[in-house]
Amino acid sequence: MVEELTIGEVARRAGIRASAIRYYESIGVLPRAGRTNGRRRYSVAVLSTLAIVRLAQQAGFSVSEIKTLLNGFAAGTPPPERWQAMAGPKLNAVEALIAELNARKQLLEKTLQCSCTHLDDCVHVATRAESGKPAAQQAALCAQQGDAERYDAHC
Amino acid sequence: MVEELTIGEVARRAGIRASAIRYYESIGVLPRAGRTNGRRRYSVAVLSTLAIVRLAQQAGFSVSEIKTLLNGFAAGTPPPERWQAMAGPKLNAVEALIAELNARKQLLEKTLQCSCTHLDDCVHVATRAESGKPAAQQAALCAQQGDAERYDAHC
DNA sequence: CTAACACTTGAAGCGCGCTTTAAGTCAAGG
DNA sequence: CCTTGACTTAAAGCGCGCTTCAAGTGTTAG
Repeated sequence: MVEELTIGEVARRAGIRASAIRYYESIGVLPRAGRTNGRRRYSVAVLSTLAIVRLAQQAGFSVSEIKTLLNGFAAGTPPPERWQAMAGPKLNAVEALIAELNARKQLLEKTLQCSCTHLDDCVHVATRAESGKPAAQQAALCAQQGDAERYDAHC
Repeated sequence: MVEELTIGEVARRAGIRASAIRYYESIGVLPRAGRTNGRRRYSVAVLSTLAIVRLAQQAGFSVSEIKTLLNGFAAGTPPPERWQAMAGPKLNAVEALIAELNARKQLLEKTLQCSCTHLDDCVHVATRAESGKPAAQQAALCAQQGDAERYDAHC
């Protein structure tokens, strides 16, 4: 007799809530579980699937993408083929996000060097380091319309 | 007579929707605008404020944080003090996010090297490169319970 | 005067990834 | 038998940053 698990046991073993498991079933990430007297019954195999789900989440996939990864390919499609299809574009997206976060970081560092006297002067930094312009015109946090003295002193 | 703008003109000049301006007013990011016959009237100064809003958004601040930045300090608190208070913690958060994205990226790269025959075997990579363990046990995408031959060959 | 259009308000909607709630069923222990 | 607790379902709620809707008022051109 194969060992069967209740949803609560699966949840405890997988470290997630039972409600999440029901949610995964409802949206098709997990196949509909068999029931005994209305209660879901799982084999231990579901734990591997849930581990894949977690792995994919850590890799940045949405639940809908995870659904595709698990169930969106012709049955028997080998994992390498699935990962190639899914991870390539995701990798580009992650790299773009990292670039954006680095820009964000630089912007924050610039604000920490601000010495404007009015908030409205802090606008000049908003020109997001668009390359091609002379450095002197984009290094500053203070606006150009501020008086020259303040501009020269701080920016 | 000072030049006054309708909400539509402000929206066009600032490159945002009028609905966003109303939203900012409703949550206190912008002060309540004066009205003429019920219609909002703005001075050009609001454009600077909206530029600050956009700058802060690019820096990763939420609208509620932007509200604090603009209106949450004692009137007259100079910008440098405001930025110090707001940007420091945000910088830490951004750095943490970047670290997380780098982990995500590494995970994606690992999946691209997968040569498992069953998805359930791809779990081993989920051990998020926890340092301290022998490299051979965490380099693989394939699970340990897979047969030894496959493990040796691909992982 | 009338049509067309910008504006006003409050409230609801969206996408995401679940969680929570409500109302009920089933199982095990005493 | 009764209580306790884990389970079932469908539906609503949450947080974010607006957008969209509905129903009405104001403004302007012809």
